[in-house]
Amino acid sequence: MPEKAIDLDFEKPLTTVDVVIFMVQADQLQVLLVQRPDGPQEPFPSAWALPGGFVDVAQDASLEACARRKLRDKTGVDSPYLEQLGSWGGKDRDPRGWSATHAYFALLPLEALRLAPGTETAATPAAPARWQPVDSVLVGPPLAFDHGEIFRTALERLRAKVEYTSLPAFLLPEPFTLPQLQKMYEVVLGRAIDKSGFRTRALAADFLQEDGAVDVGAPRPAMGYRLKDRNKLVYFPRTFSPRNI
Amino acid sequence: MPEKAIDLDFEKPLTTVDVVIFMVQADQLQVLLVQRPDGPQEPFPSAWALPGGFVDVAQDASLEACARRKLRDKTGVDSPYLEQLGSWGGKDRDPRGWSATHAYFALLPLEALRLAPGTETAATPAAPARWQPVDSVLVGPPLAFDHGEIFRTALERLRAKVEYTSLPAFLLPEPFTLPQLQKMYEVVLGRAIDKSGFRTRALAADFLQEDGAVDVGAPRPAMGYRLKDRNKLVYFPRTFSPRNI
DNA sequence: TGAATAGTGTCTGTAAGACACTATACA
DNA sequence: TGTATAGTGTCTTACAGACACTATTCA
Repeated sequence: MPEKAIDLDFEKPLTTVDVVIFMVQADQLQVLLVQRPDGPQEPFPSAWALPGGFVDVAQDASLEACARRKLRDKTGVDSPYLEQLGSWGGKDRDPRGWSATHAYFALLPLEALRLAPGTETAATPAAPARWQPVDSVLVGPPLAFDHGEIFRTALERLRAKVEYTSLPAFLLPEPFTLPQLQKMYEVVLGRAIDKSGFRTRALAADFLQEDGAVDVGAPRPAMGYRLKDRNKLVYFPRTFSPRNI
Repeated sequence: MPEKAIDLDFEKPLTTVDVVIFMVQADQLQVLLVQRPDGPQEPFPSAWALPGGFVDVAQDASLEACARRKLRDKTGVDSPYLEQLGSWGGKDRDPRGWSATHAYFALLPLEALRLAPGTETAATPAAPARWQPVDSVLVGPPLAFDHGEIFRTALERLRAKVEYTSLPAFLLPEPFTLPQLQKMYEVVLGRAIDKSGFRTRALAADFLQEDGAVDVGAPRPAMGYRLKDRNKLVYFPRTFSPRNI
């Protein structure tokens, strides 16, 4: 825009995007963390943080595109479930100045990572990354910036939505079986779910289509399913909750 | 991210905050709009837009503080219901450059405005403001920037949450009666609700406390209620929806 | 008294929770 | 055959929806 920016010559906040990336491995919900660099000028040197960073106005067409780029850089995976979580901004959250971050949360199936370049050899080799079980993050040392709060908000949102949506399907590669899907619900929620009720609900919600029998090594093979619409999140009429809430 | 502290003088996106402010008047859900200035350098001259503007890093301690300031400037009201809606950012949404806005939505009781300075005489007298019924905004001329999309998202979120939360209570001054509260639900949802079911639900949700009879001019006075906790949104176990969803 | 609004009781359908049951594969 | 997992049937309970009913005030 060839426009005189006189009005726009005030101090602008720093703008970042952070992504809370979840995955299930070994029956545990895990989150991806990266380690901050160690330089003397760096904020929170060596602390663990959510993957993310500054918006690149030359490279990113939109906030979501920026989030996808950071996800790709860290995991090598291209199009998982990605949802905006919220934004956090203020004068004190980053020692380098007034900053605002746009936070996203993403779900990945473990198998996607097996096929993709390992996280250690991704586009930013200087930043060590690791998966960590969410419960250990909750009780571990604080994350950099306000990333602890962002992470807890993401976890809360994930667990809340799992009660009444098809979200956990995005934690599995297709095709998957109903017992596998139920397992994802149970891992995220941290409690067992009745099999019969789960099946009735999942099938009634009409977001799955059969895809032939799958033998997962269990004594009896199970029916495989795919999502009818990989881009749509389906809402259930009620939650899985016991009797209270 | 490997950038050094001295490396922060890259191009930063513009950062704004916009607020979608709802109110019910004359049995209609209304939204507050302001008119863009008319200068030759102005984006979307004379178009209607959501109230908002640039974050002032000297004045605003946080994004939410910034939203509260803009709300106060436009309505004279201080602490209504305020919730973050999401953020929109990209290279094309503002002709002045790459920009990201943090959107909030707010609910106000009509009476709050009667006591406050009128919107026309508020801190920004140069910007005409008006309340407009949401349905007419939906079919009217497009709003400035991507404010049409932001507004539609806010309306959708409001209507969705009204199905299963105590949100409409924030559209009323206290104390209010159950028939008044039911009316707010009906206005926002755009359909009638069964009286008996509504009362059972509202009282069972345990977010109201009695506050003596109120005579609203109806033949028979009704019980007045206040929120037990003015800062808490209460979730119902199921929605008001008929039989589908 | 009637009119108008506030507030209650009762029946029904839906779907979740609990849990016992049957079905199918492999060793 | 037994065993492990897949998948089904059935009973109960909670609660929303529908709607008819009673209660209280004022003109």
